[in-house]
Amino acid sequence: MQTSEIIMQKLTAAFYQRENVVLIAEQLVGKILVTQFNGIRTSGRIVETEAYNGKIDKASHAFGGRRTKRTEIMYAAGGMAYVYLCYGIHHLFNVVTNLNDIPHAVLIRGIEPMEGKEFMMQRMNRKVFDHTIGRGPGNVSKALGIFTFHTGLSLSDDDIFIADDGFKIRRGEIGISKRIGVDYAGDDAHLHYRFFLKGNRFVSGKKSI
DNA sequence: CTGACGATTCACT
DNA sequence: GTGAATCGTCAGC
Repeated sequence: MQTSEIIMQKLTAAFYQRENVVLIAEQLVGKILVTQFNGIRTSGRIVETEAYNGKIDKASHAFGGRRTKRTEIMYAAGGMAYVYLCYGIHHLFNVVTNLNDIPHAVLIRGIEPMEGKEFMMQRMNRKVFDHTIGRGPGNVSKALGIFTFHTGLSLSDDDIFIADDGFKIRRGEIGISKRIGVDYAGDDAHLHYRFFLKGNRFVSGKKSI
């Protein structure tokens, strides 16, 4: 049998360079995140995202306009990859959004694997495929082979990009909640900046109905 | 130079 | 539910 070709339209810079990062985070749910490294292609449907609203968001690395070597890429024009190391172990993948000097970003927290599941299993050192492959931001990067040295790549190129395959989400099928793991952010910890596909197995958290 | 700490995950009780 | 793993980043001295 032959694998049927998936028709995908790569998202354009204009998609990422819009003003409303929360809207972009919501619209990224259902899109496909693709990596192609050394001829190995892996992809998955985005099922969970979080918006980080730049300078005014206490949960953002760029809160208060902070610029460091690590966060500098957040100030680039939308459509770049921001990958950073968390807890010394996990490489978390974000998409930079908005225009130059406005450090918005969307964290990809969950994907439902599509192409190259066997490579994802290799990368995660698993013998059987299960719902933990792609669930949680650390596992997204691990499954797709994304590391901190990929930070700064443009999603207009072919190494990492996000595409639309025409997948439609029905009304009411997207869940909204506060973000995970940002309790340090005071009031901003309560903002409903997290979006997920209701009932999907690859959404992190306890019960993500 | 030093120390504190994470946009997490996993194993274990 | 609790705690360990593990290291680059960043603020402060």
